[in-house]
Amino acid sequence: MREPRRRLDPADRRRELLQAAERLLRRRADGVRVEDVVAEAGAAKGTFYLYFPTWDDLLEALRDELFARFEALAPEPVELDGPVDWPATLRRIAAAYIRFNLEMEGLHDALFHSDFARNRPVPVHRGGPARLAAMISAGQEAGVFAPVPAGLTARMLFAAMHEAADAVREGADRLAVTLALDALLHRALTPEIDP
Amino acid sequence: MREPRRRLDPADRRRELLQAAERLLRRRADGVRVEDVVAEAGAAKGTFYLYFPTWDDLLEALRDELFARFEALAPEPVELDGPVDWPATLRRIAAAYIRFNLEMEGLHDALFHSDFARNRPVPVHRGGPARLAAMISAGQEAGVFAPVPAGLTARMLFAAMHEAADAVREGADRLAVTLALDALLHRALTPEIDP
Amino acid sequence: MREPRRRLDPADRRRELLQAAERLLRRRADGVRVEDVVAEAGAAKGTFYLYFPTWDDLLEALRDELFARFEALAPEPVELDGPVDWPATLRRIAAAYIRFNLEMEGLHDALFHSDFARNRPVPVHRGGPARLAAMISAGQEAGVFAPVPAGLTARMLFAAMHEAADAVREGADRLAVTLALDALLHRALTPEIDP
Amino acid sequence: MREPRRRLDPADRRRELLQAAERLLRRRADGVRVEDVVAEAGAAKGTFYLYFPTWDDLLEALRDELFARFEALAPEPVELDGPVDWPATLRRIAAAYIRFNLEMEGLHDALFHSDFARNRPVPVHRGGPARLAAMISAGQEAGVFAPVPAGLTARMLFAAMHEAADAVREGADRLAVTLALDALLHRALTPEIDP
DNA sequence: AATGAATGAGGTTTCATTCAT
DNA sequence: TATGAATGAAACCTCATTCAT
Repeated sequence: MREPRRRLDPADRRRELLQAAERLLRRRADGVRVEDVVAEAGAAKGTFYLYFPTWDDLLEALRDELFARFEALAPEPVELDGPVDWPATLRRIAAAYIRFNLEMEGLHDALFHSDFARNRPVPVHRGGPARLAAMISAGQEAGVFAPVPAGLTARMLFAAMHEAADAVREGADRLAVTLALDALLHRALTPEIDP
Repeated sequence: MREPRRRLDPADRRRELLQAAERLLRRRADGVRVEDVVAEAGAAKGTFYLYFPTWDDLLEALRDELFARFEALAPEPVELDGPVDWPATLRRIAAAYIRFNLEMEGLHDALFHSDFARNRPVPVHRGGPARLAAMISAGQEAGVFAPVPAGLTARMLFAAMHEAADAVREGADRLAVTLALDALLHRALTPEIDP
Repeated sequence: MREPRRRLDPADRRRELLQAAERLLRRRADGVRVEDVVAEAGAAKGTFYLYFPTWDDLLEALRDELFARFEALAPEPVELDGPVDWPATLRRIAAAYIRFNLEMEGLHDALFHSDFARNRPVPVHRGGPARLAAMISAGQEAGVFAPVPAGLTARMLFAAMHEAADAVREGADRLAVTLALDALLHRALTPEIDP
Repeated sequence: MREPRRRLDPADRRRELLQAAERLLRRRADGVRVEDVVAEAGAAKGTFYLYFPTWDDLLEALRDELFARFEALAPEPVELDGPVDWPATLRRIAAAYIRFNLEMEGLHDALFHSDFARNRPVPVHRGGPARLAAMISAGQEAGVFAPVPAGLTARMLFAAMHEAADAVREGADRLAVTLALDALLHRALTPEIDP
């Protein structure tokens, strides 16, 4: 009658829990409980804590995985034949970011607009700002971006991108938002202006 | 043993509760409970619910008050003698915003990086983005700002200002942040760039 | 703006409170609060307690009044010309009781099927059982009722009447219930049976 | 300092909670709280809600159990050798009912004269009236009871039994009450009366 | 006699986390 | 490694009653 205890490879079990949590959090950012996750994953409550010390650790693992997925999806450009077109790359990344952000559904709020987000800030080396800063620096070295402070500017522009995605999520026209964001990124970094 | 009952004018009692909550939330954004607030305010638990149906209603009242205070502190410019210098006004507001934001201490996180912030979004007509949009439009009419979309750009720039303040809060050098923000605002709006 | 304090003759004020409570309790037996009553009566909360030491005292006053009304509505028969027809009187009273009971609406549950009913039992001299006992005794003296113990029998028969009314309230056919009750009353008291 | 956690089979834990509640409610029908029950049962508050969604669900479980106990104590008669003596059976059940009722102590009020009793009426198929109706029908088929309406009469007679028990509880002489009840039951059902 | 702000005990319920098995 | 019963700290909210005015 009762399911026998399912012995799994730890890595598999962990993945099942993460996937279960992701499925549920996509549907609703709020009100997903440990109990729901283990039910969805076909595990027992205590098992959860063998893999994640706390609920927030699960969220952190989920966030890490999403960052990894985004990096795979929008990889750093490499100079294969000829130099990189940094402004175009930036536009491409911005569009990819918005798309990715929207595809997250409830996950987005759970991970980025929640008490969790406050209690576990994204480590500086991960996440969008760091990548953006690297791109800005690269573009500056290539002479296509103005000499603004790369770290701080990246951070502010990333916040702007995030906000742009939120605007679309709240119903703003996606094309208009993308254009406005592209304009902002262009203006923020173009060298054709007196400092 | 028992404190005598303090009968106050409702407006006073409400203010005392708000002030008590503000004091506690400044110290720690997290873990302040109704019980703590009434203890701090010298009131009984039931009294709280006479003035605020739920905890989030208290936070909302607090947020409203902060907006009002900021508006008093950084009022809209008026054309007294001669036209307004919109770019300078913008810089002034940005600096005021960062200062104000930092002075909020724990309140900032409790009101703007929390589940509350998600569940009770700032009404569009209140808050920074709306004011910023109005300023951008005014500057555009005066011909000193580029014809970027005012609403979306305001929203993104406000996010950038917010992020700038967070950066200072996390230890970034305040002057550097202010300069980077000013540069961003300038570049985002200056008409000296071809679209 | 504010209603001035309405000074009333104490008896009037008390009556207004009682009537307000009756109105509300008819609508819903449950969940009527002191606050609702004073609002309905146009009085202040504290005023309630000038007239009724506790909520249960209000209910008791209401119950007393209902008893009085029932007694006025179905008065004891008097021997005007010729002897009283006790069995017919009993049937009449039973029908009147059911009618009255149904007309009470929510009051019935509030007064007779509630914690109040348990905490404040009807004083023995008031209420149905006492009157029923008097009628049974009178009928016994007139030789038309069997020599059953009047007090206990009255108590049990009154419970039966009450239950009959509840049955109608719950949807049983009123005529059928009345007939069944009449039969029970008749059989319980008729002398045409060996003891 | 802290008691070690007692892990029980759910059925056992549930039984312990029910027994603890029964013990307390026997002593006093009023003012027993979830907290009292878990203290008496040596469990934590949250444990209560693992087994009973609300306080009333506990009372309902208790009531179910009491019905079951009464049914075990006063089982339906079966025709072993010769026909059942229905009038005698009825007297036996009535006496058993009164005894059982008295043994309940505070439980009786908590379960049958309370807001709970109103909010969770006894399901028609359980409880005394249904059994009584079945007995009356059986006796009618055997020709030993008069052709009164079985369902309604059962309901009224059960109310009378209940009232008889209450009378004893309030101090009436138990023998006198039993005799008066037996007389009522006899008269209500005997065929020796013309309809 | 009247007001209505204040009280605080009470009860409900939820869930992340622990731990005995 | 796995289980799932048990825990208990919160948080929520209600409302009869009190009492300063």
